[in-house]
Amino acid sequence: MDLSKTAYVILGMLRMGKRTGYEIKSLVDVSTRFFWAASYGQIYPDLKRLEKAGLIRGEAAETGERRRREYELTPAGEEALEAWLSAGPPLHFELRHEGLLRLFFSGSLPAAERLGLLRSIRVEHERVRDELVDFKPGVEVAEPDDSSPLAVLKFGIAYHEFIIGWCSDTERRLTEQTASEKRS
Amino acid sequence: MDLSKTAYVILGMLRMGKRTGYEIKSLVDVSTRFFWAASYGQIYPDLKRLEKAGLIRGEAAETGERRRREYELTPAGEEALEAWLSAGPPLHFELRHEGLLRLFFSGSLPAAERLGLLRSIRVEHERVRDELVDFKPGVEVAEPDDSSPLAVLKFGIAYHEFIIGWCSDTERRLTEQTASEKRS
DNA sequence: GGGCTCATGTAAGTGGTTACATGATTAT
DNA sequence: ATAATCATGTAACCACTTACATGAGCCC
Repeated sequence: MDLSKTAYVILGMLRMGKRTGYEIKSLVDVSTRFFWAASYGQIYPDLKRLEKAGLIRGEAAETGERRRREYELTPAGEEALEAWLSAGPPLHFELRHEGLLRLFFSGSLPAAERLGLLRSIRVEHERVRDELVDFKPGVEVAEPDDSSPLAVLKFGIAYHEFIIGWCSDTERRLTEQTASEKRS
Repeated sequence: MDLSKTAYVILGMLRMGKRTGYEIKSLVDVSTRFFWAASYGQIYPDLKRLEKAGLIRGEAAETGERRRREYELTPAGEEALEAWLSAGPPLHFELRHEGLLRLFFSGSLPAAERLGLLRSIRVEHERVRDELVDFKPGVEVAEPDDSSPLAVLKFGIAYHEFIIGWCSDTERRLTEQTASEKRS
């Protein structure tokens, strides 16, 4: 009964209260997504597996509005979540960054194109940062003081800002370098 | 004939000269690995696919030492590589960070445990940073001035240093907070 | 002789995405 | 009326990892 990390995301979200698969996905999209994404195709089957394993319990929501199935943690599920949180290393870490990959191999590219690449990497991280900044008010309301979710959100913003800064610096250096080469 | 990103890693590595699958893997492990990893189980089948697609050409190495198959780029392969490098967005970006995930859900954990988690995240990033620092001399010799691979390596070091710094700050703040709570 | 590195590969499995199908309810 | 949102699900596919099998040549 070893679970995927995404299953723990589900358990974690359910600890905040009863949720449907749809709600879990919506929550993930405004919180863990930038360091742990999840799709419906992952969440719905995982919910069934977790239920079969006895870690969550689902029931058709009584309200006769729409067909929906709400899940909640069982004691076993709470335990499993706690055990995972307290477990030691290893901690799965993986980065896949096509921009850096291209940059790595960009030696053959003319400076203008490398500059364009750097710029589009920056723009993409700016987009994500802006998204995270938009989430901030919501998290600040939901979680009063400097809670873990807020701390992680702040990290996310700083993280993307760091990359943006590096891009800017590198763009500037490249521009200057190209200019001085042109002069000579 | 759309290729996986890892296939482009192979093409990129082959532009530097003839290489065996084994050599490509070794190169990846000391260069792109921290932002784009690749395993034998990915590389060998990809080499066959790329050859079938006419983007690379392989031949049994003449030297009668060991059984080995060296690959080189074909003109079509060079073109494909160049086209990928020059293509615009989107740029695949994905981060999977179990440490942040746990931290996000760590509200139920006692401060001491959250501190331990933070610490193990930091230690892990320190490990990776140290690895990258070890690669630096090799890259500096292979690539004279501030080349793309060196720039990306420097980014990698700064990247992990950034995360390490954030962990340290957060650990410190958490420690102080806990101490002041104990006093009151 | 034994262990290390070089070297090639594959089978099974994992963890995930994408795209689609379906349909009810709500807001405009 | 119609578009958006809520809601559940699955099939096909994808990229990738892990673990294993195999063997040659090299260094002590």
